[in-house]
Amino acid sequence: MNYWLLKSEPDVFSITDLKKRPGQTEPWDGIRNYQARNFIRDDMRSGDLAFFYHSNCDVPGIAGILKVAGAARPDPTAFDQNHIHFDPKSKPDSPAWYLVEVKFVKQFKRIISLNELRQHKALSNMRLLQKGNRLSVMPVTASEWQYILKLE
DNA sequence: GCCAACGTTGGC
DNA sequence: GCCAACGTTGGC
Repeated sequence: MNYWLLKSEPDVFSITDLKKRPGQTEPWDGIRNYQARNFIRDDMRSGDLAFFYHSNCDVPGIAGILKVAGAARPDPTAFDQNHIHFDPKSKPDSPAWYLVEVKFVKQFKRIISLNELRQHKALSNMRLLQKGNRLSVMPVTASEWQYILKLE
């Protein structure tokens, strides 16, 4: 079992949006970064858990938990000329970009803010908190995961 | 809206 | 292969 952190801008897609989706599942599409792609394609397994992180908003932070609900598959939005995430580099016979289906697990009663996470020395090595970090898909260690769960 | 950090692109 | 220019991310 691996743990992850997935970022999304809540104005675009929030944990509340995921909760309201039919079946509470959604394809996590639009990832266009190779490091993030490699995590999704090569390391994510169905059943893995991830923090749902709200970025680029009033209070950035962890909003809840989701579950990886299937194996990685090519991101179809990359093939669609009319889609905002269209990328001519990606072809159906040699896809550049991948996605996984995600399923809602829980919404935290409050946002565990980025600012709060920074207060905890136990989390100082967390990838999210490193300077210049911009990855939208990143691993979380088991100890970081357990520690953050207790903060809710 | 600003801007630091970082990834990508493309000329050479 | 180098690197300047450019675009994007995302906190503030």
